[in-house]
Amino acid sequence: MQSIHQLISESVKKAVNSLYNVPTENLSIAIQATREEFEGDFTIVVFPFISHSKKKPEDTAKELGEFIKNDLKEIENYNVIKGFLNLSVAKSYWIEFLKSIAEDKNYGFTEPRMDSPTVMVEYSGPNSNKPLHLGHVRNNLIGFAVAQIAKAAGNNVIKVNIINDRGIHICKSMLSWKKWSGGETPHSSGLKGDFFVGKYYVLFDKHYKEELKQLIATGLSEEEAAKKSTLMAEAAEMLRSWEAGDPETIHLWKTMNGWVYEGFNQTYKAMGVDFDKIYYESETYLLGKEIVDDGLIKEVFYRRTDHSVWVDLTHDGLDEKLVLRSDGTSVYITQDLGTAFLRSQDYKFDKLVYVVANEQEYHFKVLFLILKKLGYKWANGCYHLSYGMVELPEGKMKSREGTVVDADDLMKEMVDTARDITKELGKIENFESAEAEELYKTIGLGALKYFILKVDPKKKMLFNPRESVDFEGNTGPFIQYTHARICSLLNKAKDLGYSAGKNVTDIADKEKNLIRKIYEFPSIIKESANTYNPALVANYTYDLVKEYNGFYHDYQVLKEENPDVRSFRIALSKQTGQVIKNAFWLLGIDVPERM
RNA sequence: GGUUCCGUAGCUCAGUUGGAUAGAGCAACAGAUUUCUAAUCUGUGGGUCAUGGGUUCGAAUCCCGUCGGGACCA
Repeated sequence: MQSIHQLISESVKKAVNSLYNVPTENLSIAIQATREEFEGDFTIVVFPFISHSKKKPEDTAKELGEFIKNDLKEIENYNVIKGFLNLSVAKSYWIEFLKSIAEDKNYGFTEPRMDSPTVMVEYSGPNSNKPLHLGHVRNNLIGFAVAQIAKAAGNNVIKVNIINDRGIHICKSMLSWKKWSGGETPHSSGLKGDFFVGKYYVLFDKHYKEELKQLIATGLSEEEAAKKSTLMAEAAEMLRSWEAGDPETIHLWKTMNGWVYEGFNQTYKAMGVDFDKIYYESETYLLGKEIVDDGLIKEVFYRRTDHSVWVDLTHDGLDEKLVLRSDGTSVYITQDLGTAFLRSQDYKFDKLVYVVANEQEYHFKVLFLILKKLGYKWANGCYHLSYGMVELPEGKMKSREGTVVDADDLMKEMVDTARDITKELGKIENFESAEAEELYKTIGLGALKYFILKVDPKKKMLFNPRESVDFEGNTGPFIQYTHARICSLLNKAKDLGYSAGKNVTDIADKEKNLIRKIYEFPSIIKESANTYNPALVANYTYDLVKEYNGFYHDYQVLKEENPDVRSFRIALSKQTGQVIKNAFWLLGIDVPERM
């Protein structure tokens, strides 16, 4: 079925061409939704045409309206207010439209083909020395949703993670464990692996600070003390022995990272996110050094007298940037060059989206620029999806002040809240206990995910752990509830032997508005995919649900006596439920059938 | 010092490539349930879109300055 947008757009062009003799080649027509207080479905702003028509806006609008009404059988009426031409779409169009999508469970989704673009989405990017926190939660949710939406927009999608598993920070945890654990393991202590290792990282810091304090007490400056620290020297020594491939060090490193990954996997599973491939920086940093060598040959980089390697980006409005230290060790960007290159070898991607917080904007500017200078064609497809930080009421999370919100704790609290509220409402007394637990998880995580995803990723957002996330109003559970209500309705319809037909010719405004909203879904997905903004899908779903609830309140479905009207409303409800489900699937949020 | 992002109701956020009288939720208050799930619906109050200029038929949106906040680069 041809979209009404396309029909209107073509008709306007035809009108402008035949009335005012204007070529339609580069004419872009803005079709917007008519505001609630005016009659009509879509509005054309005619101001851009008055230079061609040489007439008053009102007269121009009337001429266009008359032309379009005669041209399109789908437009049954129009009205003009100032320079705005409001078009009313025939209800028969909306009824036909609903009919055309009624059996489509994948409504809104475009199936990727073999030759569709390949989009790689990198997200999460944890360090292997501490558990995931609130910042990772936003990252993971955005990354997963962006991937889902890209898939639904018809791309082949590869989800990848990058784990920062090497460097001095890892060695600190390793040294700490070696010195003070007495051989304790996650298993023996009953601690989740990532928290276990995180504990030793913190312990290192504690001992290190202690050591500094003592050194400063002997009269040294802070700087001198840091240089004299034996703990730091030991950690540095451990890093050297790791780089040299010392078997004992490697073994410890593998063991401890293994514990951390076990913990991460539990968290990812609970969160409902996953990856097609995981990259480790330990596997790419050497490749990065090779790329630096290559860049020296290509004269993209240059070597200073102290043997450090740099790139001069001053002509691009940036600074000079270090890509390899004087002692030959790699910096962050060295590894990132290696990782990017390895990915281009592994997959022929058209787009590589990095989901990384906005504090690294400069870093990615530099990275992409270097990749381009090195002559990699795929570098043009690299994009930094720079999302804003999550802030607490007292500001940024700081591990030193113990304000870090752990991902595991947060999810648990949300599920607990969901359990409390659900029990209080007392609607699921006949649930099996496993079924009930599943529901609490669905609702609690739904609340958390929606809360985070409804905000534009680019913007920083505030998270107040004390005023935990709401379950009413513009929230995940509100939307889930609407879905559950629709399911309940459809079940009852089935029991009564009613089916979803559509033999109506006239429908109420609220019904039409609801179909119109459903009609928007595919274009929302495209927009959301193009702008890497899951919030568009989230806010759309909320609008849709509000529209449905208004309809649900005002009209009876099962008790409607006219069987045609009744079956139409069942069909309308069914399709609304399907869109809610599909939209939330894009966000990685489950919808319950009962709640 | 340089680069960059942001500033919309008491709070949290929407606001499509510039379009009509700037919208939701929360919080506050007032209502709706013999009726398909009230985690719902309806209504009321609440705004110098930080601020001053500019661009034009028209600016929360684009440009410049100022103030305030964040991030990054040395």
